[in-house]
Amino acid sequence: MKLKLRATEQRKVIVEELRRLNTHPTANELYDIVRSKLPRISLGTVYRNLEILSDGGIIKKLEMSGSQRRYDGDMENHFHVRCLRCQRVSDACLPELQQTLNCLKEINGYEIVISHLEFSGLCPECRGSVEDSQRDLIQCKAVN
Amino acid sequence: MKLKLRATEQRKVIVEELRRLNTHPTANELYDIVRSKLPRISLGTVYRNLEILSDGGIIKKLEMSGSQRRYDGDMENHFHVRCLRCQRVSDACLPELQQTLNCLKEINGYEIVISHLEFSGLCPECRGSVEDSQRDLIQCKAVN
DNA sequence: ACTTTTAATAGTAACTATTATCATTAAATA
DNA sequence: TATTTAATGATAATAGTTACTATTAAAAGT
Repeated sequence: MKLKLRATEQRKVIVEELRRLNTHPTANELYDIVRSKLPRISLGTVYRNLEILSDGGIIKKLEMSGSQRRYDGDMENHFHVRCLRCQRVSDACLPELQQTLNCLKEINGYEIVISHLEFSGLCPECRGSVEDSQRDLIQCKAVN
Repeated sequence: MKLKLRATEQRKVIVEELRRLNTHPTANELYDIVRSKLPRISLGTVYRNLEILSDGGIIKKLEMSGSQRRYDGDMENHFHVRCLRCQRVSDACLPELQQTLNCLKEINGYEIVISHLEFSGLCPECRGSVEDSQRDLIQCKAVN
């Protein structure tokens, strides 16, 4: 009894737009984008579908610690870097690390199912524009 | 002009209890525990102090992705493992990995400030008691 | 094609974790 | 002791997310 997902217009547009973007949008951001194609879609529908689609392995849910949930249409294995200033999320490709983590199957008696590695820092744009004083604050904030 | 924190009774008990525990409690869990010593303390005070104390580098804030915030009185460098079934959080000591991550100072033009590695899986207790069918669901849930 | 069954939708209310506000209290300093 | 400042308890507000419900649309059965 495999679950049957209907290919509704809403669902199709959500996946389509998510795949087209490389910005790892939040549910709300995606809602705004999808609304330009389907003006009557509701936020609840976006949330519901993002949940169903990620449960079904069609898209990826990114739960970055201490920040809003984001979604990714790219199912290839990769890490993410978040900018502590502008909150943008980019891809980070580090195959050796990925390999190391994949091999870690047990820690302290725990059976490891997922290892989630995330990086935060300053993106190229913010790096340039951040004052030294601000830099201290950002790093301070980050360490907590 | 260094900030001056008063050693109030509330603050002292919060740190004391957090240091005593190795369970990485949520604000609410800690609130319940602290209330047995200070029955009139308010949840807001607990939240406020946890924030101030982690800003001040006295305790650690754990923002595990997709789950409630937790706090740790142990300031030594270490990772954490979360049980996907009972949500318990334990320490994971992996010095080589820690070392590797500390060396990663730049990715894709980002200046890396923090690398946050977290593991999720099944704790020793849950490992034993989880049925195979449930195991599939847990892993499925986890992969998203 | 028509009926029945089931899934999905829009709209909205509810919920949970966390922050902010504010009048009052307590601690530190003068 | 008086004054200043920080912290508190109580509560309201917020943000992100989930749940509910009546309605609509798709699929399956006849």
